[in-house]
Amino acid sequence: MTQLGTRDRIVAAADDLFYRQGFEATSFADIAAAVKISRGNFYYHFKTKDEILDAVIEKRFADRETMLAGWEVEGKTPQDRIESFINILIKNQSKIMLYGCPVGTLSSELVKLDHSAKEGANSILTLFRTWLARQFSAAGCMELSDQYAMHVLARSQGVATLASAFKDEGFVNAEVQLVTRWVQEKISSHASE
Amino acid sequence: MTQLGTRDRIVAAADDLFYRQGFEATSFADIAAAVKISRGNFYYHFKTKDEILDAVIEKRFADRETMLAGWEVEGKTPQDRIESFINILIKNQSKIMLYGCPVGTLSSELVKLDHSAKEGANSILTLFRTWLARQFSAAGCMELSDQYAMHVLARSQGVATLASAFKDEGFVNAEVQLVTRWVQEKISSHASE
DNA sequence: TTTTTTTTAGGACAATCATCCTAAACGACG
DNA sequence: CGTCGTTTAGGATGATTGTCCTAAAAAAAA
Repeated sequence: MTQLGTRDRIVAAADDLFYRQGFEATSFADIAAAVKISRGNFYYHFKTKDEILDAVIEKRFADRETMLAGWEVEGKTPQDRIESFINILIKNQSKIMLYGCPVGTLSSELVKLDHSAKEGANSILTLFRTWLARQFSAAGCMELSDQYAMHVLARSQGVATLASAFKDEGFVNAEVQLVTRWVQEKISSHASE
Repeated sequence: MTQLGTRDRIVAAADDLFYRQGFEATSFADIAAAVKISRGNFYYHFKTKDEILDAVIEKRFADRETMLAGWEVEGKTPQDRIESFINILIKNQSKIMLYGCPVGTLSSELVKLDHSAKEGANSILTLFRTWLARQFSAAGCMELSDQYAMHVLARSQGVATLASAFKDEGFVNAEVQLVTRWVQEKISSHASE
């Protein structure tokens, strides 16, 4: 049971708050209060708000990387792995219905703020994109792999957006099933060629 | 050539700034500067920032209503009308690649801020949803109409989100074509029953 | 122990925010 | 012309923001 360092606790709290409230709407004081440390201590670890954002993005990137790597181990077929990805929408359903997709909403926000960290946020989407494309590629989808990856990513983002707006559980379940079936069709059609 | 009133000019400027920068990131001063009036004059027309937001949402709602009504006139078949909807992604492509979908991003932001106006923002999405469902219904899709409407809406939102992140024109065009084809298939399959 | 480095606390700072106020300018109408 | 309601300008306010500083506490090294 290793005690988490102060820096890590700050990043974890910021990660959570940026997700639930957004980056712009979260203040130094908010994070400090969540971690229960003084603003001064805060400044010792992070000189600017942008530095925290960078750290949060790094953490999110690393978290997703290990998540994807895990599926690469447990998922036997590329199709299984892609389905694991789609099923995030089910696994995190309650949170997504409250705050949307952490990756997509942060990316949207930073694009609007024209923030220098927007490329970093987008890199997580790119991580998903290339990972999905690799799975489709392994499933024999050839030069269409990247297009399929973008398609799955887009539909996931769309479902997350409407889930947070309408908070309709049935809708999320139905769409997940549709995307899953779409993937099955594409992969099997490529296999039969 | 009627001179637009000050109030309308404020709402128009706020509409634009909320879209490009987001609601939270846009200040009274920003809007006042865009309209070239003093903050005092501003306060004469709107007592709080929330009042401007309400006005902007009302305007956006009305704008979309007339847009949909226009398609109802010029579009001969329900399918034509639904395609008009999907083609917003093409028509506003350059703006969407810069700032995403005005309706979806505002909704996402207000949900995170847990802002009292979030229901108003969502009502624009509901406007789209019911309009699309009505078209599917007219095309004979019966009890599946609402589900289809949500599907088209979700995919449009997803495309807009990824468009602003990746700024890939080809991706938008390809996805628009896919959604259009999906609509065609669904409608024709229902017509043949 | 003493010394040195790392970590923490909390106040001070200027800037910016939404909001509010007063008074001047304007326009319609007598 | 003068009067009155509408519209405008711009300063004042108090709260909050991100940032910075200094000094005390804690930990590590000597």
